[in-house]
Amino acid sequence: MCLSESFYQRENVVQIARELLGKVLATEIDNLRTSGIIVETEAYAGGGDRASHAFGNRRTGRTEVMFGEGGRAYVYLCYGIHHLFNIVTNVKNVPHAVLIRAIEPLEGIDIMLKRRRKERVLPQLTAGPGAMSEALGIKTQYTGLSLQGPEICIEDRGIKIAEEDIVAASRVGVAYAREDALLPYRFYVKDNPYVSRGKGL
DNA sequence: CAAACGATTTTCT
DNA sequence: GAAAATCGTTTGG
Repeated sequence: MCLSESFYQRENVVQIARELLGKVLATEIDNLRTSGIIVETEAYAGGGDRASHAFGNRRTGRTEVMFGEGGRAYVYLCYGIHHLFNIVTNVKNVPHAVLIRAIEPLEGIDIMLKRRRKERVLPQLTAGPGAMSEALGIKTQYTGLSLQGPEICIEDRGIKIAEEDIVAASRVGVAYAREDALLPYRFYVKDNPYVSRGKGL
């Protein structure tokens, strides 16, 4: 069962990012099922956040989906190569989002290896937002899609991350965001090998 | 219409 | 550790 829209449409995007650790992100794309446990997230707090594409509540064709209701996907192309997957949160006209940066592979590992053109299961299979999206088959064409499935769905399978194993740090790759680059909006599971290597580690 | 720029990953030295 | 790969989005002329 996918997490309900009420989970996403809450006010505190940083809290949501934290709660997403331990949830299972599952996709069913090209009739292939793959999934993994979310181990790393980042919150992007909308109009007041210099690191967000929606800073200053600037609406463009690309960011429009973030101004819609929470519970949908925001997928965009980064560096011309990587498809980065975000979850839109909060209500209409509040452009909050959570970037999913890494998962620990669960189901469909053979499919993920094939999509990533890898032979063996190493952390780099799904560590990092671009790598994770490629493994799950998420592409920019899925932007705006509902997270109620079947293509993309986030489930609570009862996996609990202990409070002391949750680390808060500064976000990766947002040095241009000036003072907002230092905010502790990145969350990851301590000592998990699938957490990406970022500057803030 | 032209140009710069990334919420990154991989490869090579 | 440094640098290339690569292209849609955004901004400026």
